[in-house]
Amino acid sequence: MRYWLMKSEPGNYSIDDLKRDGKTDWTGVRNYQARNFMHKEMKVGDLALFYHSNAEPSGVVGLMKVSGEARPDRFQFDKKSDYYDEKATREEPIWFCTEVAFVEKFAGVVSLADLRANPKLAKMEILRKGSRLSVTPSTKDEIKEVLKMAGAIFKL
DNA sequence: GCCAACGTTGGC
DNA sequence: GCCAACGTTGGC
Repeated sequence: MRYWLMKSEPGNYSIDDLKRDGKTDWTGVRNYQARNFMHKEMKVGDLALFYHSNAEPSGVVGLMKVSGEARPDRFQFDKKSDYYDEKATREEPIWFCTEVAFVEKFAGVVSLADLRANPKLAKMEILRKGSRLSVTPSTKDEIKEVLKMAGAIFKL
């Protein structure tokens, strides 16, 4: 079992959207490293923090669970989509998404400043200077700590 | 394979 | 809106 942090701009897709939908395909990842995490390393049952980027404030807002293995991201074939990729074919897709399911929305945002202020999270990938990856691996201890900070109901 | 130019992310 | 810190592209 592995642990992750996944970013989304709430204007694009928020924790409330996931709560409403119950589950969703995590589409739109167009970075090879992030893709490889989803395609090769993420497994059904893994846990992931939901992070709002470009938000007020930016930070961790909830928890989700990987509910479906990586499959081709349908938007790479959709000419009308911002995520269209002319080099991708049905036979040889380039971009993949996993399916994630809603677990919990936290009572409040654990902001980036909160994360930075916690020495136990000093090694978290998201806190690295210049870190921009939208899907990053985390650790059980880090997730546990964030859940604690959030006053989460879910117990690890 | 190098690297300059350009594009993107995302905090502030 | 600014800009640091990347990632990608393409000429050579």
